[in-house]
Amino acid sequence: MSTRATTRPGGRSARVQQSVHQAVRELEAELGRDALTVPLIAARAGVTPSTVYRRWGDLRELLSDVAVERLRPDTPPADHGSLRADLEAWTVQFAEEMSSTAGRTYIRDALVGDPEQGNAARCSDYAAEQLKALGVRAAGRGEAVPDVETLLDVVVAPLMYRILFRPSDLSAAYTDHLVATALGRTAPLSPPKS
Amino acid sequence: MSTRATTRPGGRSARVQQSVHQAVRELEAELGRDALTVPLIAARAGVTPSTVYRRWGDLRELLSDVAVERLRPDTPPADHGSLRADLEAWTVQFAEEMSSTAGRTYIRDALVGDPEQGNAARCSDYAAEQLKALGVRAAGRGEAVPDVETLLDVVVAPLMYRILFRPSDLSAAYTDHLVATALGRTAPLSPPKS
DNA sequence: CCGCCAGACGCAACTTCTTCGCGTTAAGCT
DNA sequence: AGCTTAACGCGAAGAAGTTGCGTCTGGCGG
Repeated sequence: MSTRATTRPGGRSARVQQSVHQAVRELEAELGRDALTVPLIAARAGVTPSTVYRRWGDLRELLSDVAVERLRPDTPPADHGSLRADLEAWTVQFAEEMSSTAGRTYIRDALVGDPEQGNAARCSDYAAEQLKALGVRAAGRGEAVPDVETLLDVVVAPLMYRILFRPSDLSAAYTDHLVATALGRTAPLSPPKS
Repeated sequence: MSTRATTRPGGRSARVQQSVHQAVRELEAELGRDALTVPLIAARAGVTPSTVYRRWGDLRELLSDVAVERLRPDTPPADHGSLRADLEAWTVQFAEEMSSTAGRTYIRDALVGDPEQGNAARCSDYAAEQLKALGVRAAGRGEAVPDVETLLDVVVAPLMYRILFRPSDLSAAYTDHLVATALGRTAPLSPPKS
């Protein structure tokens, strides 16, 4: 967990955390996220509400923790033989996952639930790790690889900005444009809108 | 307001909205944002809590509306004689305001309070308007101006991404780097962290 | 200018959530 | 195995959120 220092990671505490997280996922699937309440989750998890309040503080922090887990990539990025192909595929998948209704909700939950922003930083670390893996693989092929910081600035940040602040358009042409820019503007496509 | 269609913009409704917004600002300054509750705000505004709930739905949406108002730029960007100087000054000010504790709180409130994301879009529109004004002025001087979309991608998005997801570093060197990149990489400064 | 209509508000009762103190359980450690 | 203490369960008290109904007022047509 992130919002509190877990001093006792084993035994009952771990079981409680797991059952509560599972209860959140189940109830979210059954009733929708807006219907979630702490007493409801606690009942499903077989726990008293006060336990949830004491461990997580409030519903937002709990949802933030669960959201970060769901945003964690489960597999390393696919290998398509070249940095460009790998980065394009990763960007498309990233954009699709994050711009979906569920993805946007998870991002916003992760962002807002943690006062210390540790969960938000974790989201960024996930993307950085994936990009790092792409870079290492490309370097192994002898390709020149852009800095991870640069990729975050040029690819991830614009995508996230649009997802969070401009719910309108995330076309494939736009993601292609971002990747092309990141790889040294080999494709001179101008920004899509104007 | 954004979250509901205001069918009666005049008279009592307008007074209620104004007094509620003012109560939020006052109580936030006096007690801190975490101490705000709907009954408290309603009492200060001279209104019953049910009125607030009916008009705004819940505390988050109300805070979202207030946050957007506070994020609205009150003055057009200052004129420093050249696009580069204007953009640098604007970016520095933008970064300072948005990365402050209060600024981050307003951004997150604006982001999360409105299910339709209309308030988030408004934030982006504010930045776009400012950048547009810069561009128009530069064009009047005969300067070549980058597209507003490009500026959002290259300057605003990376700043916002760092503010939201990476609470660590927002150095002056970094903002300079972003502006230089936007204006055709006249300054070959590499990203700060690498 | 007057009266009608409808949206918005106040009030109050009700439900649900949230907090807190206290006793109990069980992990971790020696 | 015994001790210490963080973590949990329970229950009560307080606060927040919800809803129905009557009243008020701004907007609109006559």
